[in-house]
Amino acid sequence: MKRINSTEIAKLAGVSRSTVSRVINNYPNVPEATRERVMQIIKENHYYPQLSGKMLTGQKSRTLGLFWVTNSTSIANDTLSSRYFMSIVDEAASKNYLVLAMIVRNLYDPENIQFVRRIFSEGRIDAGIFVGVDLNTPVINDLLDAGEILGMFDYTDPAHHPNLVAVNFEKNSGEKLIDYLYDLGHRKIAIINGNMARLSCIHRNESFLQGMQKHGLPIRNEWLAYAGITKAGGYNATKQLLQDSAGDLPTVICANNDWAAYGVYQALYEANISIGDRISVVGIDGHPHNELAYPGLTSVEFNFKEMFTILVDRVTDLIETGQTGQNEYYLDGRLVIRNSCKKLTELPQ
Amino acid sequence: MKRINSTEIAKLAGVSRSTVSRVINNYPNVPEATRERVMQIIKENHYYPQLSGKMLTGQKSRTLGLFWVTNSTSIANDTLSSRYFMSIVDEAASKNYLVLAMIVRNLYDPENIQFVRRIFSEGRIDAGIFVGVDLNTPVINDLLDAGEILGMFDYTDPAHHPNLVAVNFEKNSGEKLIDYLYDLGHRKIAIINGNMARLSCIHRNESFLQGMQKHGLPIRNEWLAYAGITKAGGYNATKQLLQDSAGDLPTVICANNDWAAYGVYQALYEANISIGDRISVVGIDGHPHNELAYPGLTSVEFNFKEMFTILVDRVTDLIETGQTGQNEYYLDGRLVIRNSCKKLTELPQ
DNA sequence: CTGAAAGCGCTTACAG
DNA sequence: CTGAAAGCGCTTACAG
Repeated sequence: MKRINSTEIAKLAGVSRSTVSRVINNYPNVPEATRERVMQIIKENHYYPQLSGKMLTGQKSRTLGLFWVTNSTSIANDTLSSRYFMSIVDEAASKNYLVLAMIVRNLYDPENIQFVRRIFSEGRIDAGIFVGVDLNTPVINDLLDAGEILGMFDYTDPAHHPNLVAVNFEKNSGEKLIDYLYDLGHRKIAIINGNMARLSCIHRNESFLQGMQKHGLPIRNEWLAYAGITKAGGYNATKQLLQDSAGDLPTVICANNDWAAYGVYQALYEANISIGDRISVVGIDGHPHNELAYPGLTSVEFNFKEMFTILVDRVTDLIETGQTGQNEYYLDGRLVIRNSCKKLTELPQ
Repeated sequence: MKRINSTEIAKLAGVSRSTVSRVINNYPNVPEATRERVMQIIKENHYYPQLSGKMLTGQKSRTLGLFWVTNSTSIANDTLSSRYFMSIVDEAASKNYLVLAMIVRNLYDPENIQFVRRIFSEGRIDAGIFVGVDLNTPVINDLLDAGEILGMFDYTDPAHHPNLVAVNFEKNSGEKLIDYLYDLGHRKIAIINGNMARLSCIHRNESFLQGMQKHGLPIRNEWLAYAGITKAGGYNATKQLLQDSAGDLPTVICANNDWAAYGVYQALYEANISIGDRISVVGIDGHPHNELAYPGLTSVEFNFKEMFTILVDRVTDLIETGQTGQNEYYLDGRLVIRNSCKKLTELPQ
């Protein structure tokens, strides 16, 4: 496809390429009459400067790379944050940025790493937004060391690279839930952790344990499980848990995340244990399905749209000003009470 | 960010830039020893040629623009096809293409049109994939006339532009459903159409009517509604329909699409009409929720992943070879029977 | 087999 | 106010 270029526009408008460029880039030193004449020709010919030409003169691509790290084959069904894809594209658009969307299966695999580095090095993007990254992933540090600008969702950087910004979940969601459950009279509390390579999962776990300690509740080994952030993980962990503690079941199972909580639901259904009545369940995240589930899932819920909006805004700040006010944000969650937890009228033991 | 360029690589390897370029682009006329030495330097320095430089010499960007046309604010919840976003990115990646994802609210709005034209003209993308476009949208023709390569989902081009490829739904889904319902004994059939500006909706409507005619069933005005492809549309249409035909309700409501069918469900719930038992419901599309709905929704279902895979493949064919075997594909749907339709033991009237 | 040179489409000092 | 020229990072005939 041969496209019209600035030389032809210049010819048509009877000016030089310099002037065409000045008009396009809104330089002040162009008389109104000239500007209008040139603009007219530009409009008529649907002329937009080629990005490659502009970039070679040092302009930015105004493109954000969105790296979705997941080994799932169906992003729409399996990662909650993918539902907020549109928030990212919309917020970027409002700042006049485009989004190059990529899926990365394994950030430890050499080919995948090379792919990511290539995208940055080719100059396709001004910054990268990463979702689903384990803590201390080497390529992230390499990119930062190479001077790239990175926006991370649920991540912390011990080295405090100045061009990293992270938007994270509050640290104390677990404790919020334990407090609530304690008030309901629960004392026999089981905890299903998520993927402990993720910042949020570590915090949630610590916070659960802290809540237990605060209320003087013992943490029993057979009531402490490690699943993933998937439904299957929660399902398997619960089956194991029910088996291991058959003689002395907990009165509540705290899932580290809503997806795992749905797995807990499934295992309880199958074991014919009434959710809420016999074993209460809680989650964390704020999955849109929480409301539709039966019974509705009590969860500490986050405003993902807001989180991604902040992330995009701070990343574009970094691109444009080289600095951001704050490098790590921790956003508050809100305890949303539904029907998955019942009050214990008589305290066990 | 200052990146290493081919001049520096050339210097480090003791060759000219030409040779560096030959190595990178796998030219045959480079001795193995030279090739290895240069590759070594390239690897060590994580060098990848700048895209802008390459493009200026006529290379392609190897990027597909994905234009999701929707006025919804939540793509993940509201457009079924957005769930298959990952299929597009994955299939593109397998062909070594990237995906620039964009959301377009209104393809008739001058600003939006300008945006779309800019993306193409800037040379950011080699082709555009459009989802959610009304038939005869002017900008689509303009792009085709300008020589752009377009991949359309659910669209037909009367002008048969050679560089358009479309992947569509089969035309006869409506008739399939009517046949099935007729066999169950249904004679009083209501039809809720979707957005009649869309190819699939037109075909489904025609096919419903054809099925009715084939079986000699009358099409009653009060049982024929026009909704959109949203839950709200189906809901409102059903409420109206129940009101207008209170004295003589249909025994089945055919929704043009699954989203609308969920709206039908809601309206029937609210009216305390048992789905299946008193009024059967069918949809078309194959929404993942169909199985989870209560009762499960009988629907003609499509393999969206396959459809998008074909679309991406044909578009990359067009980019690379300038031709595609076929310009419009119509993919078969499969009648999936669940519990939303009951057999009528005694035929009404 | 390999380097010097031209050229892609821009922007931006520079000179006037 | 405006044009000619340099330069960004590549690739590709061209010449040797």
